[in-house]
Amino acid sequence: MQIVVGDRAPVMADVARVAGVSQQTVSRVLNDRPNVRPATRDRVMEAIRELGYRPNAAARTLVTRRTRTLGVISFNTTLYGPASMLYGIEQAAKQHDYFVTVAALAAMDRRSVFEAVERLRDQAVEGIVAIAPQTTAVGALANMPSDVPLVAVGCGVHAPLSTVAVDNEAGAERATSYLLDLGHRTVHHLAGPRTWLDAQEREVGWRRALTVRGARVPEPFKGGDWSARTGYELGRQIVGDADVTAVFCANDHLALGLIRALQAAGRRVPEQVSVVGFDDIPDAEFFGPALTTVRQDFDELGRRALVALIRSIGGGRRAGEPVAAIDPSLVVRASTARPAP
Amino acid sequence: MQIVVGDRAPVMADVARVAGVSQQTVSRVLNDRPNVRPATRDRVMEAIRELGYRPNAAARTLVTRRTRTLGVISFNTTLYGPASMLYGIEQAAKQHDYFVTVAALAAMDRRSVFEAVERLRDQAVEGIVAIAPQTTAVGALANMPSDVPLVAVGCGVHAPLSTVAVDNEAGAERATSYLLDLGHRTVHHLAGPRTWLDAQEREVGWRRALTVRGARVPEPFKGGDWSARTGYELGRQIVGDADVTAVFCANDHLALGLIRALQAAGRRVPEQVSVVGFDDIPDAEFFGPALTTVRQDFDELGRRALVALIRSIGGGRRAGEPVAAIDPSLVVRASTARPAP
DNA sequence: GCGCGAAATGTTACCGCTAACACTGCACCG
DNA sequence: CGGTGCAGTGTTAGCGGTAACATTTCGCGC
Repeated sequence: MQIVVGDRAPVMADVARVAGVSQQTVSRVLNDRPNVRPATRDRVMEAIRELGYRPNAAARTLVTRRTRTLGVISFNTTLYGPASMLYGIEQAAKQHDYFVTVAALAAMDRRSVFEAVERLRDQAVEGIVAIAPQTTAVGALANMPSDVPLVAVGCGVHAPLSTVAVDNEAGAERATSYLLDLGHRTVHHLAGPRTWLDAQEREVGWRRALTVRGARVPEPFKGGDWSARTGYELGRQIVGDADVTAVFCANDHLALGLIRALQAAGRRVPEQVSVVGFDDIPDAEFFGPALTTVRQDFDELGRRALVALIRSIGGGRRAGEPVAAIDPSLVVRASTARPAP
Repeated sequence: MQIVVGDRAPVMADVARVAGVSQQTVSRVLNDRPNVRPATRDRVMEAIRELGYRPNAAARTLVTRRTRTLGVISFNTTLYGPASMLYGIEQAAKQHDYFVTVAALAAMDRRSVFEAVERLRDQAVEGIVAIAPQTTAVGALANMPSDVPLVAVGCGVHAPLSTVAVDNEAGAERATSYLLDLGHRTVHHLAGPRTWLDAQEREVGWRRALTVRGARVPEPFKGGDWSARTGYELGRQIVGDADVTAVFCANDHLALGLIRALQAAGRRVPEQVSVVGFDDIPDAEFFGPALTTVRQDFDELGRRALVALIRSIGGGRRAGEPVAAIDPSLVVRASTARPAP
């Protein structure tokens, strides 16, 4: 029930008048300050309700210098991972009473990153979460002269920034070891775009697992993006090679494309070739065959990033923060099996 | 290069002092007002650069009463559709020089919707885009007493709100007709959650296509969500029925689950059963078999919603706006074929 | 009944910006 | 050569809050 006083939304002074107190007392009530008599507080609350009063955020920000707003920079919110992180971030922000504004990157170059940060700073965000797992973006962010606290999420534990990330290397190592355990002599790798830190780290993990076990390290197949299409195209190179009995893919979409390419060429999964993905997107369980993959909890990742950011706003620190790595788990399904004898 | 004057970020007065003009002249330069001599403008610009001055958004908002901020309410940004729309919205907002803040819904009930709107109003957004295609959400939004312009996107052309949507009925009708054209006697339907308008409209379109062609209208299979898992579970009911030769699914994920269930039961797709999806998610082409589906351009949807909203902010109108429906197209791939003779 | 300190409330001065109006100086006019 | 008009600039008064300080009210001991 909003009663408009004189054609304009009610302000604190209106509330004060109705409640018969000073403006300052209204402010005290609104901010839960002590030294307000309960009876007075009640009168003020009543007046607020009666008038449908709503504090003016801009005025408050002007004097307190706090916007309670955080920015999220994201390259492609369309991907399952980034979208989930955004969701987790927003959830956590709500709990901590922050607003979230998003800035999508037009492209992945330095300039776009710079512009996005500028855009957010124009809006006076108190901190920024970057969902920007590409090396170029990370580099740009790290070199950004800015007094705004910044946390990068899901972009590799080795970034020169405060980061919250899944331990990609551990996940990749686990997946690769699992395939070796099944009896495969070696494991091939269908890599993600080399500009993404996650892709790089997964490759490192894969390579290490092979090295540790003394297996041959074949040349990885490198894709330009994370899509099923790319998986399919690289898969067509792979099908020719009868040597390949196990492939660790940098994500689930690539794995899907690969499986399709293998099947199109008459190679059976997992009987002739085992395939492992990464991410555990909701569909992965229903690929044909159900995909063995490395699960990461994007939601949790987003939440943790936000908590880290808020802590850093309080503390005022920035780069070089301790890194929080979440340990991913291997989910074994039907796309992997012992190699044919 | 930010030079801090006396420990505080520079303000307009600092710029004025450095440029040797009044504060008002600085304001004029910043807002592209006429009647400033070019030489003066240059001096001011130089001072701005020198000081690293950045206008204070809160102060400006306080006096202009404009936040240049739009709110987006979204239930589950994790789904491909909503995530893409959000992306499109942000792109368009950037072009129109608006900020976008998001409010994810905790649950899909009236209260959550109400809270999200309140949250956005607290932040003084100038308009709201709701990506909330559920009937309950639409109902809640339509009844929300609020002076903030609101546009709902992707939530069915029949909503009592300004909407921008894909013509679900037309898409469903097209898919169903196509299957009938192939020679199927009838087409079964794997429906989406009945609380979503999109699901309802797709069912209506399917039903109409059958009716128009005089085909039998079988009872649709109804799912509780849009996931592949649900598609799989409903699929297990379907596999028993040898009568089923063609199924139109309310989205691609359901179709994936269904295909898996069919194949698990030894029924071949498309030889024994044809399957059609809806959305054309990027993976759809690489399902086994590649999925015939109805493509909708989520990105474009988001963009159009934003443009509609901005127009409505300018005009000041609200509900009952003309509806903009985008026509979806059928993409024929390998999951559909003539029925076995 | 009075003085005293703490609790409750009011007053005043900004926060950084823009709108409205006031003031310059100069070209142009009769 | 004094008015007139207008481009260019400065001055003043808020926008709606909060912080800091000033003031009043109240409970309580003597």
